[in-house]
Amino acid sequence: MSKQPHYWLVKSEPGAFSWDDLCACPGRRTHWDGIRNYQARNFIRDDIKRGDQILFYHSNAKPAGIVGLAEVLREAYPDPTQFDPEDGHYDAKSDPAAPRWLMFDLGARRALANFVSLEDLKQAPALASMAVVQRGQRLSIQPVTSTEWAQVLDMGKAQPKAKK
DNA sequence: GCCAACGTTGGC
DNA sequence: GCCAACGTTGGC
Repeated sequence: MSKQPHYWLVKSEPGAFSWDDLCACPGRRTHWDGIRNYQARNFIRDDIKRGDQILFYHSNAKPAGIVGLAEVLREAYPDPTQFDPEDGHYDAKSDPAAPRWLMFDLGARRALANFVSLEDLKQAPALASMAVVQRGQRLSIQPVTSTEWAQVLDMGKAQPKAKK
């Protein structure tokens, strides 16, 4: 039971919600709603804690990659979009007395000085087992190890080749 | 726009 | 409870 923050990677399609969109939100924070995958839901419910650190990843982007760092500001609570028939994430089978889907709040910390593309991630031997570089990995919230976190931050520094 | 890989659904 | 069909994700 360490007090160390956990590390995560969240994917967002910039056409739907980009890093810039997050930074434009009041307080540079938002509700991370619309998650409709049980594995991701379980991470939200069980593991994502206030203060955890997040890599903000643009998927379906040219190029795809990590643009910035965010932080968990509020832990799991029910996602209201599941009860809204007008919403694209509506789930008729979810019981308001026992909501099936959860969300959390995150806030932008800072952009990476150097965008770290998916290609960069794949090139880094230290990241060979990172979830996001695995073929066919579609999970939109992924755990990141502290080693991977440190490596990505290093790659995201202003002079990526200056590593000694 | 293509399509491989994956998660979910539903018939049986 | 199996598994084929389907819809979605997301890199390319």
